[in-house]
Amino acid sequence: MSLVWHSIKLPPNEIYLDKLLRCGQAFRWVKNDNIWSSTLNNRVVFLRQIEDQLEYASLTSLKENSPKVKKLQPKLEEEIQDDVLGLISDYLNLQISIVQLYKDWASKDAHFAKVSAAFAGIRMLQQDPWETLISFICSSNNNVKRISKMCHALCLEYGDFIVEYAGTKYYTFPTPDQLASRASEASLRELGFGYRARYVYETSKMLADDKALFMQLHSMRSSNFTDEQVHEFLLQFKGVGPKVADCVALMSLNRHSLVPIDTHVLQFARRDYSYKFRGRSNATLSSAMYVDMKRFFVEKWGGYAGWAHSVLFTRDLKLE
DNA sequence: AAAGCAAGGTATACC
DNA sequence: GGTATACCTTGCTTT
Repeated sequence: MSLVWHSIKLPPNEIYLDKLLRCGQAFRWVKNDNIWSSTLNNRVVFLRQIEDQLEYASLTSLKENSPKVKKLQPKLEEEIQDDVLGLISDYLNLQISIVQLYKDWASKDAHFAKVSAAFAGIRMLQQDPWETLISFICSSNNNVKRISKMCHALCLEYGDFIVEYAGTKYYTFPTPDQLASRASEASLRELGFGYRARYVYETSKMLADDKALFMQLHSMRSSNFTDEQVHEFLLQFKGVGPKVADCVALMSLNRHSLVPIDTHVLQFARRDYSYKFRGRSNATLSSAMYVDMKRFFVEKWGGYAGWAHSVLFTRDLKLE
């Protein structure tokens, strides 16, 4: 089984995989032999960059690629590849150019102008809302390494096997039904989820038991809802507070201006922007201060403040 | 080698 | 409205 590569012309300052796929937006991308891979829906996606080319390939289960299906629909293979391009374009948000956004942020913000050059190509992914919700419930008081480990464990234990390639077995991210029926709080604790086991299980159960709620979660991408409505909607899930709600809204529900305030943002707001809340430097982050700091960055960066935040967040992570 | 500590916070109990 | 505390685990840093 060999990969069939396709190419998109896209310079590294529009997308830089080596940082983007490790900067804590998504937790299931792995790099092997210079190729990044993960699964989207029930498909394995491979990505690599060579100069100005972003290349992609994909594999899926034999079931979908069966000779019977191919025979009935000769064009299927081509159509599948079109789908893959669409899938990847959506996931990577390729309809939005970040080069112009970087210039815009740099013109408004001297600090951004000074430090962003070394962090070019950090864009916002548009991920699956359900996976993003669970992933960021796992992120509380946690680190990227363990969050990744937990997300992989969910797929391995409760997802479906897709295909094996180059010695790696790929699994889907489990659906709410799968998680609610196959997992339990106890089994999740055994997998090392700690106190987040209950949150993950209860959120799965809520969405498995209420299909309308699951549909509603996905419908939150619609511009019919305000950022505030999306934020409030997400707070109903166990283990979701203001920060996680903003992450899910920004990274999976098109809420480009939301800036999730976490320990890193708190740090660089004070260190690099002399941010002070009502003239005082409070030690802990109150809800009033949370809201105020979000407003501070939206006023500074504008409608894509959440995207700008991701650049500085990546810088603060100190990858490598 | 053992202890200490921080890691993309949230829920809960109190004032 | 606002602030203090417990909470699981892991990997890295400090003794």
